[in-house]
Amino acid sequence: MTVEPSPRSSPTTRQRIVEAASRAFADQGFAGARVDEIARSAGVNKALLYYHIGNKQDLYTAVLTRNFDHMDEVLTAAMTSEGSASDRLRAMIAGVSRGLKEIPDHPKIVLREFASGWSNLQPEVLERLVKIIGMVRTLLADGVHSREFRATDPFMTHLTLVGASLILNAVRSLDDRVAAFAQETGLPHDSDVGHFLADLLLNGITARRTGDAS
Amino acid sequence: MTVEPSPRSSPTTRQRIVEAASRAFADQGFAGARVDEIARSAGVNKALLYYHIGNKQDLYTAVLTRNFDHMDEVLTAAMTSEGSASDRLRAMIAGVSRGLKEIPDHPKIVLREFASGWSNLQPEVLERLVKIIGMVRTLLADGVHSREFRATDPFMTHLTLVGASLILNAVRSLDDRVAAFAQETGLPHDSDVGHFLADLLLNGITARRTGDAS
DNA sequence: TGTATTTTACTAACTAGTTAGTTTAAATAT
DNA sequence: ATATTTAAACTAACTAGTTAGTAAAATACA
Repeated sequence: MTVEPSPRSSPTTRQRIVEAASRAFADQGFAGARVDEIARSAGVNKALLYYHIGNKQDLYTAVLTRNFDHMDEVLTAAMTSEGSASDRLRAMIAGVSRGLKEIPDHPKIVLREFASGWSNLQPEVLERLVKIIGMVRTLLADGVHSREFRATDPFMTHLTLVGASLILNAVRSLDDRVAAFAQETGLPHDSDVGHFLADLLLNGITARRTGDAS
Repeated sequence: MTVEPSPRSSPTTRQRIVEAASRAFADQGFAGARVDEIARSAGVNKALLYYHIGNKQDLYTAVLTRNFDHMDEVLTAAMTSEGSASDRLRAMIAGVSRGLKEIPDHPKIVLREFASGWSNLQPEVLERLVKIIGMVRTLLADGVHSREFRATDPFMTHLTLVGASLILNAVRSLDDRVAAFAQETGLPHDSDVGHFLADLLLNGITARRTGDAS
């Protein structure tokens, strides 16, 4: 009767729910997202959502962990690639851009998290955040050590990169709307966001002048 | 809904309401903010809030226009100051940092707006946005014309500056919390955010190498 | 083997609480 | 007198979470 055989608690159902939730949380925020609507757009009964996941907060955590895991994969790949620190930073920025393009909900959700001060940070999410922050810090330190980068504040540098990436990639999904009030401007599309940012940031971070950015 | 809001009335009351609303919208978002709570924390009766302003959406628009007006003042001052394009850009970044420090709600609200795609953009707000975008674009064009800046995409450059400023200044109000999981890092404080960003961005944008950041 | 029982996946309907916005009736300034 | 302000009750719609039950698959067990 059922087309798909469900081995251990059909994974597709849970996945569909989390995916629908991701979209809803990105577009409406935690408070604005409606559980009924998430269930509806996932094509499942609301009670089933509670059966599989728990409450709204758990659903939100599930979305965040899924999305951060995806970013982690991309970043780890860039981090462990061959090349100089500059090369790897370039790969990382390109990876972020590609990763955010694959989960267009992620930048929006993270922007909202920055707005609300990460006030409901579950351990699962915190763990992933710490790992990512550590990777970026290590990469920056590598670059400073090899004299490729200036010794900028690593956390602020990271935040600058994050902020720019998030905004540029969040805006990317607004193409038409933004075009209305920024007419002739070529909008950030596909990979040129990564290109642009890597170029700007690397230029800003590269050791060349004695100007200090404490 | 039938009678237009009274023209002058007592300014302090309206101000107190808008201020309380700004804090609420920043911390909870539009959907999460509670009108009862806004009225309570403004020290006025809820009916008075509706008497003075209108509905929740009108209240939100009032907050945005007030905050953007403040940023506009700061930016205009920097824009019309004496000096090279680099000097003025530096003044602008410092101004943004100072302005956002004076209205700590603003970066949070704007971050949320980027997340929701500015989907409820009232004309009053749009008008102010367009003016600010125009100013930054003009300044960047000036710098390119005087050979101080490379010819980067003005909109993406603006978004990078905005994104970095918003995140860095939004995080500033989280000092304690962030310090917990980013221990030894000196957190962005006061004016060093402006300093840091100006240095990084100016280094990134300054004409020096033939690398193109289209 | 075939039958009983537990587990998993799922549903329609409901509940208890919340929230934006209104109304009424009165008090206080100006 | 007119504009401003309060208090409190009210409602209509909405919303997170629950309940009680069904159908089928997995497992036990005879």
